[in-house]
Amino acid sequence: MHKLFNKINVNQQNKLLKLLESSILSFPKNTIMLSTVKENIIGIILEGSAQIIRTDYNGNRTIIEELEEESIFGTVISSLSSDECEMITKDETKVLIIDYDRILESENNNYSYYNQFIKNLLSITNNVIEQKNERIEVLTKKTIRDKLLEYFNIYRKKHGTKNIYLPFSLTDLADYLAVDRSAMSRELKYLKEEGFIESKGRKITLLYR
Amino acid sequence: MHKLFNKINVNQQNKLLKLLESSILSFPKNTIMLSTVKENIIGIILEGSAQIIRTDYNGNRTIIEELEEESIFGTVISSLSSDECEMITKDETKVLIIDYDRILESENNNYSYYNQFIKNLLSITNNVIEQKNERIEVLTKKTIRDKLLEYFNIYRKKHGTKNIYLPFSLTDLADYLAVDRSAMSRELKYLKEEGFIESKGRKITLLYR
DNA sequence: TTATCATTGTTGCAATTGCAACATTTTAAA
DNA sequence: TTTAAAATGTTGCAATTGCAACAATGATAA
Repeated sequence: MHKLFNKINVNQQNKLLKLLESSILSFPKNTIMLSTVKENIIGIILEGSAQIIRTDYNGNRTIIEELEEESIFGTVISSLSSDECEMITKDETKVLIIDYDRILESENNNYSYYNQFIKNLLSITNNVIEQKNERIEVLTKKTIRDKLLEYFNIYRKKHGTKNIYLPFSLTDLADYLAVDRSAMSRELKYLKEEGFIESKGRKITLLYR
Repeated sequence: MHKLFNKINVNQQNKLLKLLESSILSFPKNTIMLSTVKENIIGIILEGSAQIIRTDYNGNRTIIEELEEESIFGTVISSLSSDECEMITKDETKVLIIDYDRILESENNNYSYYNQFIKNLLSITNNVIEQKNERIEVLTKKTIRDKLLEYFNIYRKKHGTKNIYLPFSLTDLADYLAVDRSAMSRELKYLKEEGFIESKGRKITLLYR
């Protein structure tokens, strides 16, 4: 059961979803959902995974969000760029869509499951902020090397291991760090040569500290 | 009245603050509050302003958060970096401090003002995410020029004017963009020479589109 | 299996940036 | 008001990075 429905039983869940006029949609792999990103909604990945990708006028691709199972996304949570954004499913993906405007309507205040839902949403939202902070943390480092090392350190702190298995491709990592892929590749090579890491493809082992 | 107490009357507010064991503290200008950033709290700037600043092992200063009146901050919302973080008041500042662990305790579910408070907090939290997204938007641009232009565009979209008055110093802007100050200064000069902007100090006028 | 496409790895070179050092201007404090 | 401190502006130079072009490897579908 999804964190969003923590302490809300199935019966209440159904009432809640009706109350919020929400719907569950399924998409096949590699579906592009442009409209979904633009409407004023909150979405939750119930099953599968997806990415939100921005392409600016220079054609630079940037991954705005990496959405796994349980991830939350939507207008309020994603970026409101002037550039083109699109959401692409990476697997067959089941998504819960909730109209954001309905969520804060105060007519619902009397339903205990509604109040619990808001609390759950707050909790999840705080996790989103933590993720954003991590990315900002990484992006504010000035050199590619420092960006990589900060990314590694955060990973290690979270997973408690020096053996990193990237959750996405190196190409995507370069996008996440907002650096040129080949320049990043070169920096990884230097880090290897200087004995800081071992790496092959998505597998990276930290040899320091 | 602060957005956080939207639809909560003064009488209820007092009950609420007691319920959450929260306190209102006042700090003089230029006070450094190290502990505040580290404890598991949510703070709201009721009056005044402050900055959360990170200094990494190279001595690079980065502004993590620019806190104005009504801004929210705290462990969950700010970054959990390995580097040193400190919060510095820019004016005489009044801060509401709430123990975060208390906020989601479910014993309080029966109080309507408590539920309203959670809703208000959710709403504010979403604004925080929007700000984070804006910064990420800017930081993912690859050149200083593109970072500046993206920053200007966001400002224009928000304020609806081509006349920009920076909310902080140019030095701080460089930190916000995570670029070298003098390099940014040079880029601003080029933008002026090429007729894209006029600028003097914190005043910048967009001449394009 | 084979063909096709995506990802990864490599490198020279030009463009951008950070750094350092300093002059000038603005702001804040005594 | 005077003085000190902070912010802004400028520039040469070296380091870092992006870009382009290509080879090698790995994954996916016919």
